[in-house]
Amino acid sequence: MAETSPRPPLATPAKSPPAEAAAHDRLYRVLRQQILVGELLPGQALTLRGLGKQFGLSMTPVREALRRLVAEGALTLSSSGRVATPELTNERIEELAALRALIEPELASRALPRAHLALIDRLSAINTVNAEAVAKRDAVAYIRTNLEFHRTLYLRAQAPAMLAVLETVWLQLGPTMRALYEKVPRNEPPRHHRLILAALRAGDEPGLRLAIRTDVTQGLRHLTG
Amino acid sequence: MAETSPRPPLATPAKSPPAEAAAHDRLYRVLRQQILVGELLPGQALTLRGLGKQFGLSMTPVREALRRLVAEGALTLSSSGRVATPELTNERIEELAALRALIEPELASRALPRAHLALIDRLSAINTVNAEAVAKRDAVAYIRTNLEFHRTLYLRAQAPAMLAVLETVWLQLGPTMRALYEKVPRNEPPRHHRLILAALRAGDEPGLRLAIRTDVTQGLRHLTG
DNA sequence: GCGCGGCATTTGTGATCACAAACGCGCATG
DNA sequence: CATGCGCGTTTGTGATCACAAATGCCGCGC
Repeated sequence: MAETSPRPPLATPAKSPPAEAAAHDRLYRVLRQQILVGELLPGQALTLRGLGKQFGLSMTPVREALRRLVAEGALTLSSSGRVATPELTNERIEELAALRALIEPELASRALPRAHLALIDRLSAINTVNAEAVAKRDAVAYIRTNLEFHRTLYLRAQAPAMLAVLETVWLQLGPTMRALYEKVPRNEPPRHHRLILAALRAGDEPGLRLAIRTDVTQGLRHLTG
Repeated sequence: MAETSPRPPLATPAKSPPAEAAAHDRLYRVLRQQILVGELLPGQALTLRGLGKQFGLSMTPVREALRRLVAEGALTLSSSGRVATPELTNERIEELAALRALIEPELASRALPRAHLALIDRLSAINTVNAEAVAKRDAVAYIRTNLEFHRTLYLRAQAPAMLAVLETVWLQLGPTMRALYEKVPRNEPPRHHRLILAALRAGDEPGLRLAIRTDVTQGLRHLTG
């Protein structure tokens, strides 16, 4: 089923001109994105041979990609070595939400001095697409544009290490966010994003911190209830 | 050459009764601890075959251990796939210090209600050992006991996810902390630890947050200067 | 004496195999 | 009809090999 080609004995077959990353790295990126935006539900199992067949790879690079995702908390490892998307307890969700509430206002604050109009316009555009996803009840598109909104802002903070840590938190929440949406579809576009944009325009740092914190904690409120 | 024994055709030979983790996991733990407490200086290179020979393993488990550490930021990956301990820029150090300053007061605050006398005594004892490390100019022992002091407190917060994120920050700073100590040996035992203990005893939450934050930021002040 | 080109070596990547443990499904039994 | 037990299958782990790229070192030429 996975054999799209007769599998010649070459080691790295599909090597065209363009810059091509290592196979394990490509697989890592694909899976990471899927988990991040909630394409996988919590508890979904992933097997080495299964993914290997699916992507035309042997077990070695698959194992590396999975190990990396496990290390980042994007996947969990059962005692027998099986990997699956995490099924978070309410306590863990609260912790991860608290981490978001700690880190994201700081990143927003650092981005504020560099947030000129072009950036705010981009954020506004992303927000529009996000509203469309809400209208279409498209969970994945909703999560993706929501994260894109935040990440676009935080990129301006010029703080790659903080952003990297934050993204591992997002990764851990990915499948759970999707499951949340399945249960309680958003009926309204993110109301707090408008507050964020207003605070950015006004250069209001305390207001921005508050708006971010509210947006983050309120989004995950339904879960712990 | 790595054959310390005639290598019988068994896959997992040394399997005695005791609970034994996978080989790649054991190697991961050893390296992680070494990096965490500063046994490795920044820029130190690690090779698959080198570590494999050193620990009597093939490349496969070594690769997994290294990949995991890279994913946690404990090691960096050069463009050609070489792994080495990170050489942090001042900006990155500042970011990681800021993350510590955000997360650690929160963990301390959550631990405060559960910090009874036995815990404070344990912390005090660790602090004593830490002072000895300072007297002996033992960089590794200093870093190890310092982290143990903080971790012992934070374990009481019952927040494993937050602690895990914090430890990845510590990991990234490990080699740099060691290098810092080489340049500027601590001439005094950690003065802020006494403030932390006092705030714990008094149940003074704002004072505890401040003491933790000060301890964290001041320890890394020498670097960014 | 200095720089540079080429080759031997080192090193990471991926495929494949052998093995043991875990899993699960079906059958036999009470 | 319910409940274990057992075996075939699936799955992770680690070793080994083939290969290509990067490294670095030595010697040749200027």
